Amino acid sequence: MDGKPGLRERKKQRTHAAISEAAITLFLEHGFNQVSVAQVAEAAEVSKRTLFAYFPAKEDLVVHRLADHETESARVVRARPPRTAPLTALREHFLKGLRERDPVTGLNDHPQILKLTRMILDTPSLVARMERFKAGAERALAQALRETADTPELTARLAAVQIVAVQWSLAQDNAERVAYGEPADERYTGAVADAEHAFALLEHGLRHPPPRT
Amino acid sequence: MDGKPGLRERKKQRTHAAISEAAITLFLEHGFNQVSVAQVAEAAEVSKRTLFAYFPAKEDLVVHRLADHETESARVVRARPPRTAPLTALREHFLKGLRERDPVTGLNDHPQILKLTRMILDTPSLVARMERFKAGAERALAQALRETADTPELTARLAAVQIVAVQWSLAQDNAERVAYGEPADERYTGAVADAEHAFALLEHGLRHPPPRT
DNA sequence: TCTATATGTATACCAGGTGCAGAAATCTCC
DNA sequence: GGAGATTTCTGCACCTGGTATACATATAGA
Repeated sequence: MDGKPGLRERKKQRTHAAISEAAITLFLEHGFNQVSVAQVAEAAEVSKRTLFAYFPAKEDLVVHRLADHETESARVVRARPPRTAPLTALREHFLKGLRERDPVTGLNDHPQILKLTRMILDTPSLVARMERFKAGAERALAQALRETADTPELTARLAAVQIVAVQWSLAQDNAERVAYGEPADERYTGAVADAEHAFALLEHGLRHPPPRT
Repeated sequence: MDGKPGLRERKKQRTHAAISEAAITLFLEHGFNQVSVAQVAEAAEVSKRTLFAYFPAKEDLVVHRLADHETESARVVRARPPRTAPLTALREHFLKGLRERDPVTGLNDHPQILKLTRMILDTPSLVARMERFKAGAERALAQALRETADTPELTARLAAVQIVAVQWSLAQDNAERVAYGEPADERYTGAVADAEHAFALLEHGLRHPPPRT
């Protein structure tokens, strides 16, 4: 694709990766609040000022890896097969995530992922930072609904916040259970049932809830 | 009720109020980020250390006044008339809020409220702090649904996050429009229509959306 | 190789927030 | 009303996240 990224560009990527890795390693070892950005900078052999040139805030050292997921739902809606309802595409995608143990569904118990999840859930400032992703996901999804499903402005926004909130809730529930010790494979069946229930609720409304799980 | 709150208690309340008022006044005048907590402490004739004994963080100087609303939806569900669906009670309550221009619906354009709203919306750290209220509201509402409507655990949590997200979205939309210059009285009709639409969406699901606004 | 420019560094600085030791106020009981 | 226990307030030093400034270094492009 790209013939040569250029030395400068390559160095930037390496520095970025080096800082990120040093940060994650230290955070997982000693805890997010127990490690200062100065220590991370030192471990990455970079000045504090440079660190902040790559990551706008300490929290971003952790959550930048999840930045892609911000527009994931929107992309799924845009890329759905013709004549498929957005919600159907989103459900299928979420179920696929569960099957594949995508960390974004909370259903991944690889030790590294698990420790990271726990750390995020236990650190208020990281949780807060994640909430901002939620807001971004809502906006992106609303726009996708407007543009590809011809959904009116208000409906699109309301649908988006509901969908994102529900997906988030499902993932958080899974993550908490798995972080608490339940193996992902054991949780899988329940997670699927819960997801089906949740999407049914979204489709048919709260007045006629589907049969209990 | 309470014979005597005691001098100590009264003084504490006065100090609390003094700090809060000094803070709001200064923030409204110069902006949240332009005023340091040291300045607030000085204006309230209190040491910085004492200020932090009353308010755990700078943001709380602003948002503590909205703390009551955290459990508002839960209270509405608990206090609903017999044989009334939770969602019905919540819709009526929200519509009442609109009629009464309750600031929590975003439909209040008194200059003071307006300025405060604008300040919160324009200050990321304050928005983030508000999100934490949302999480608290979700938990409280889920519990109320479980206890008074016999809703199963998962359904309650999912319903709660949907409801809170939708109410929040409605309020934010109103607040933004009003902050942008639209008079509350002018916005009222539209706000009611939007709210009806939103609650209908919650009741009947996204698959069969009600007619457009 | 030389130069413009992008990137990194060192240092000092600001603001939010906490720990600590002691002063001051309040409460309690006589 | 006063003495001692207890709570609250204060001043100070300190830590950390984040930024500004001014200077050094490395890369790109000719």
